Amino acid sequence: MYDLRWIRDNPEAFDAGLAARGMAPLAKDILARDEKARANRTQLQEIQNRRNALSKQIGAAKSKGEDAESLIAEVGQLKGALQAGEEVERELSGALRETLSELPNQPEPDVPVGQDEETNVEVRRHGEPPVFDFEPKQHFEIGEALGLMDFEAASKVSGARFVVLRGALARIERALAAFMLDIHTLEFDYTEISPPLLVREHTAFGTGNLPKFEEDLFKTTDDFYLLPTAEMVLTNLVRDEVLAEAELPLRFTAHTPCFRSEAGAAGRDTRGMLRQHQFYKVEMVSISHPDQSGEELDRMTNCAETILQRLGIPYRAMLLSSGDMGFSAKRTYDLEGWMPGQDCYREISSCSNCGDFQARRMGARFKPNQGKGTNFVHTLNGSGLAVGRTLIAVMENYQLAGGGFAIPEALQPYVGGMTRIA
RNA sequence: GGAGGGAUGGCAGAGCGGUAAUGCAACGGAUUGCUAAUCCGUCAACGUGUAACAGCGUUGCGGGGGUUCGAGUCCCCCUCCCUCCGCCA
Repeated sequence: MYDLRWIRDNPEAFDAGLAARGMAPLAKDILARDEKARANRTQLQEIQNRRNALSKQIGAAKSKGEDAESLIAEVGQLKGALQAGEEVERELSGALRETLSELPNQPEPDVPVGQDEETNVEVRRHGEPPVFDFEPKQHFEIGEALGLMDFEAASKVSGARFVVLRGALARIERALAAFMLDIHTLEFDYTEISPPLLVREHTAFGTGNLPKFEEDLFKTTDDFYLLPTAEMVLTNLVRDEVLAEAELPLRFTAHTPCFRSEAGAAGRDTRGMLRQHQFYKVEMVSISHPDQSGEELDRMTNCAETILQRLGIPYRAMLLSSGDMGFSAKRTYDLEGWMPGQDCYREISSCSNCGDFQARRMGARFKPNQGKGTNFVHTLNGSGLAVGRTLIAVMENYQLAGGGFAIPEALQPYVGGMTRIA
């Protein structure tokens, strides 16, 4: 959500940001409407001022037992103008707020400008893709052959884009989550949260998932939304709060299922468990001082990279271009894990700095040590990591000639010392 | 599901038709050998104004309507929270 005054002061920057998002300029239109709303507000306030003054006189006159009929008649004449002014105020500022709530965040100045993932920039690469003396398989081939990954069973109960994991594979999925949580909480100062999985509309609005992306969400019959990501609930932990500056940064992590209707993604990645209606994810959220959010994003990205490194999954870090970034982000790094079965890198984490964009929508502020008033915090979120996709990456990168796969050393303590699945 | 109670500034908490008490915290200043204490002010948003302050004004008592010259206060609708009962992992 934008600050109207910022747009007033920086109309060119505002339009440039929209252009980077592939949108037409809007500053002129918005500012014209803003000016109209303000003119009306000023006029309304003058009328209110007069009404208040007259009402005070009426009160004074009546308490002295004097006749106030002429004053009452005078103030009565203001009523029509007053109501009209209030009506216009509601209309104009409501419409303006609606327009602003559907505009994506401004990319940071050095974010590459482009329409889609083609213009993303690789900033790092870690690990060498493994070399196999056989044709590497995709995860679902491995999983199905082992009898531990069952798409048919899932479709019987829930239809397409679900999976049933059995036995050791189910355990490894659980172990991966525990492994990730331990690192974030024990080494990186994140506080583990076990949050609600159903949230209300205002929560989804706060992170920017509503009003524009309702079709991506599952909604219950009594108007709850299922979490599409724990970001939604972790970030909203500071909704309507005024934090002390000394409390910052706050860091939260949670392991939750994520539910996505992915209405627009029909036909993409239909095989396997890469893109499903439900998956587990360990999420990180930081609530940061505005001056520190850039650093915090690097730190968070490093937390996610650490997981990949410990698991020995080769990956590359991409700085997303303006057109590929999410609605609320001003800067995003995607981590793409190497998938030998697909012979390419696939997104396994996404870490974003949203600046004050979400904080404005949620009313999340802090009180600076010096000076008065409050400022909006910055919010960041990142996957650390998507558990389902991490499982896929482990299976494919550690696959063995006989059809099974090895278990990364770092993970073995979490699966009772198992070293391989055959 | 049933019955009650509630929502007021960063927090606590009055106010029951006539300018939003008071306390705590915070910030600025005064005072002070230092700390503490004390005193004064500030302490929400918006509009207007300013180079920036100041100043002036409006709104703000969960949200939206209404009554009234005037609404935190009266009426109607909605949302959320709490307590008790019932059911339940």
